[in-house]
Amino acid sequence: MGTVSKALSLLSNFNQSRTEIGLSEMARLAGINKATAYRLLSELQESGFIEQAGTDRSYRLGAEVLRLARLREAAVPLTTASRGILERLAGETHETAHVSIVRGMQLNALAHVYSPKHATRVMMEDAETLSLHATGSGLAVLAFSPDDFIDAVLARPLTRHTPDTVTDPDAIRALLAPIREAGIAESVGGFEAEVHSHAAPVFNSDGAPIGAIAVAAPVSRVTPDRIEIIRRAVLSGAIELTRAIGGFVPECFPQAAAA
Amino acid sequence: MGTVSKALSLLSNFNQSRTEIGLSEMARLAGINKATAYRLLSELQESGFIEQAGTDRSYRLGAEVLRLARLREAAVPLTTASRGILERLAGETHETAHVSIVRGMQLNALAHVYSPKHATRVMMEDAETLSLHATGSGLAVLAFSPDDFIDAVLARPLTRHTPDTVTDPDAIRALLAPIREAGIAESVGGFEAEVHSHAAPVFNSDGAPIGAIAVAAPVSRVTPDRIEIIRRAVLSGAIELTRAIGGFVPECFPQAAAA
DNA sequence: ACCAATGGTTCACTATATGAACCAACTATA
DNA sequence: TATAGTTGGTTCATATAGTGAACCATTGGT
Repeated sequence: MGTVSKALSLLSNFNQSRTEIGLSEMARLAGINKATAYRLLSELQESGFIEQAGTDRSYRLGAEVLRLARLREAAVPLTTASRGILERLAGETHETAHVSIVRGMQLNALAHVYSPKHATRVMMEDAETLSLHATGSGLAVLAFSPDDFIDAVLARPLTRHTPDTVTDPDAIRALLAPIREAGIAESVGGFEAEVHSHAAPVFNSDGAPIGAIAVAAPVSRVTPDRIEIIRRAVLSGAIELTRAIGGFVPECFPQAAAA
Repeated sequence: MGTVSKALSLLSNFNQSRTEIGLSEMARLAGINKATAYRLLSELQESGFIEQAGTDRSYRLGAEVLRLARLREAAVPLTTASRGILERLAGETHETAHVSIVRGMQLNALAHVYSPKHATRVMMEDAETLSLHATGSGLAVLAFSPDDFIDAVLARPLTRHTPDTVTDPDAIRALLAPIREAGIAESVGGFEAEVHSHAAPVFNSDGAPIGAIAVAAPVSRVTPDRIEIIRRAVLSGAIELTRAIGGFVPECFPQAAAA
């Protein structure tokens, strides 16, 4: 493994519940020698990607990632474009709307908007990692991905997040054809119990899916009349977001709303 | 130079007007061999920090920086905390309010809010690089920095951004004592002509300045009565932002507004 | 048609990275 | 209070990865 990849993989150890990590713990998490971890962390620190904090000198992400995020957004205004569309979806459906982005063989939650209508809502977490096989968003992405990507994803161990999570590769493959037909993926309790989500893929300028936009609701609120509202909102949201970022909706995608 | 630092320095070549860079151009900008650039870029790409775009296969920042920015924000909610305070400042002063963060020996613009009150306003750019010696924000940071940091900054070539930019190290040092007294730095046309800015430092939990909050206005609008409003707003904004991020205002800082 | 640029690749040679062992300081436990 | 175990951090003989001149196919400009 290249040195650069090794250093950057250290950054993957941070998450919402682990925003600060000490040197020894980082070495353990990364499976490398403490001296090696120290040197890699020092270079990341010199470059502004991490900094040391607190009296115990633990490490956390540095401000440089904020700057690069802004420059990334200047190139591909995904977060900016998502904000308005998610607000519209949350408004129309009265449920949680969110966007996630493919990263390797998983999804990363990018943005979410809650509806203020209900006291209970499906909660999202910034930068949360979602499964491709176990979420509506993931299935939406897989349905429009090349076969070799689908094969690679399904060849890996598939986590059973809930008793309802489908983990049989053939059963997952069978789910994909109807999703291609409808443009919409549904997942009921696949990632979190009692959560029913609808998702549609977002495409890049090559017509490849780069993520998905979704509405997630408690199962009890997803009645037949509401489903139709959610599907229409998600489908138009996906097309709108694809176009907002200069993406291209492939011809195989069923377009329920034209621009 | 370490390999990791070299790779990460490639990311510094992206800016608001250069969001996509080809392989050969990146090698030239970085002063390294094209084969080396290719290998480093490949590792950055595998890690999600950059991606290739368009028919010419040029590189741009990848989505991973968005995810890390969110995790950084979870650890140090600087952008989130800044938003409300900047809106208040822009509302009270009817001018552009902004926050910037120290990165090495320069400042990076983090967030800004425009006032809708005037047809003309001081424009800011996301992730813009500002000078420590030539901006109100920079001087605010320097005034409360350790002597060795001040010496290191002033030992480097100081860019004359406008005819009004002060570039004599001794003259700049002389500016710092009154700033320490008042807690506020002013800069008139030091970085951009016709722009008058007031800034105050933002501190971390060790009481060290990590950036500054500022109000920038066209010189013609900064009348004596408005100056007082701006100074008070900037000072209270700096203290509020310091506290919002768990920072500590050092005792040497003149506190115009207590929490 | 020719030239210059691009993105991308190869491999003998060179530079950097590694990690076992060590240190001082701190914390937990008996 | 003494001991053991943990922390962040460091060293340097050894091992591994990185380098870049030269090359390739393709594309674009003249």
